[in-house]
Amino acid sequence: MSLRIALLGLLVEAGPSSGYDLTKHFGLSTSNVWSAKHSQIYPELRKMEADGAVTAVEESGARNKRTYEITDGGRGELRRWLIETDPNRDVRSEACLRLFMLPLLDPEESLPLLRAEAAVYQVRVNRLKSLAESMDSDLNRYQATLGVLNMTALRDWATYVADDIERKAAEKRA
Amino acid sequence: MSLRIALLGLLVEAGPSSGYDLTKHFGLSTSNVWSAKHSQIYPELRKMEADGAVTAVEESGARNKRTYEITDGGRGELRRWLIETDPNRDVRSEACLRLFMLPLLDPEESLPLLRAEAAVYQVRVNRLKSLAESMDSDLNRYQATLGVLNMTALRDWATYVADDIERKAAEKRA
DNA sequence: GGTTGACATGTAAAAACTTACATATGAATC
DNA sequence: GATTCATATGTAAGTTTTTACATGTCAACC
Repeated sequence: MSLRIALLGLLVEAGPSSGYDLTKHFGLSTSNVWSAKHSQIYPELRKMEADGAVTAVEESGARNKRTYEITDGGRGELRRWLIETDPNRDVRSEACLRLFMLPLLDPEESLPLLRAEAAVYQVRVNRLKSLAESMDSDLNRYQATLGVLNMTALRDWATYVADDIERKAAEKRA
Repeated sequence: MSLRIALLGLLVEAGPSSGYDLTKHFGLSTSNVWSAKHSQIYPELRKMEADGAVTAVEESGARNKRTYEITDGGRGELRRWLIETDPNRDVRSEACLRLFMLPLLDPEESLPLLRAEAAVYQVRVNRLKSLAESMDSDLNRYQATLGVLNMTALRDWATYVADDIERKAAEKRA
C-alpha cells in the first residue's frame, strides 16, 4: 500500500510524471521516508492505471515516455488513506540499526565510527537547510524541514554517545 | 542481512534468548529502527544456527523453548559488519510518509491530524524519557535517547507545520 | 472444570522488494 | 563517427517480509 500512496502523493505534488521522474524523486527528498526502484515502480503504475487511480499518456515519437496523471479516483483514494488510516509506525533504517549497535564495540573502535556518523549527518543537515531555504512550495519546504530535524537528531545523538563513551573511557584510565 | 545483524546485536545485548523473547524486543525498543515478526525470526535463527553464528539449547520438559546464544563466530560477524559495512541509508517509515503528505489536504482536514500526530509523538517522548532514566545499562539508555531525539523531532515538525498552515489560513481569511 | 490470555514455535502462501538482465533513444563530447 | 552519459522502460529471478494458518502448554480466574 505504501508505495501506491507515495506515488499518488508525488503525482499530486509534482503533477503529471513518468515512471522515470517518479524514480528520481525516490532517490531524493522522498528517500528520507520511503523509496523504491524503477523495477517496482513501473509495474505498480501499470496496476494503478488498470485500477483507474491514474491515467497514462504515451508520448509519440520521443523516447517512448509514458506520462501518468492522477485521476479523481486516485485523489479520493489518497485522501481517504491520509484521513482514515492508522499508519504503521514501525521504522526501518539500517543506518540507525547500526548506530544503535555501535556502542557494543570497544571505545577505540566505536569512537571514530560515531564521529564519522555525526559528520555524515552534519553534511546532510547543511544540505537540507539550504534546500529548505531554496524551496518555492510550502510542501517541499516542510519536507526538507523534516529532513533537517531528523538529521539533526541523529547528529546530536552520535555526538552525545561519542562524548559519553569518551568521558567514561577517560575516567577508567584515570 | 539486517535482520540477522539485528538478531546478533540483541543476543549480545540481552544474552541468551528465545525466538519469542527476540520477537518481543522487535515490538519494543528495536521497532524504532528495525522490526520483524516471529514467522521471520524463527526460520532465521535456525539458519544462523546452521551457519554456526549461534548455538541453541532446547529446554526439556517446559513449553518447548529453544534458547539461542551467540557464538564467537557470530560476534565476529557482527563486529565486521559494524566496522566494515557502509549501511544503506534509506529510511522506510509509513508514519513519516503520511506526515509528509498531510499538508496536501485542506487546512480544516490537515490541522487536526497534524495536532493529533504531535500528541502521539509527545506521548512517545514522555515514555522514552522516563525509560531512558530508568535504564541501567549505557546501551539501553543510548537507545532510548535516540528514540527521544527522533520523537522530539517529529513532534516539533508536526507542530511547526500545523502552526504555519494555521497562520497562512488566518492570513487568507483576513 | 472451563475459559481466557500469555507463553512458545512453527509452516505456507502471498505480497513487497532487490538485483540483474535487457533494450533503445538522444545529446554532448572527443 | 565513436563513445559516453542521461533518458526511458521493461522483465525475470531471487530474497525478504507479511499474513494467515496451525498447534500445544501453563497459570490465573471464575
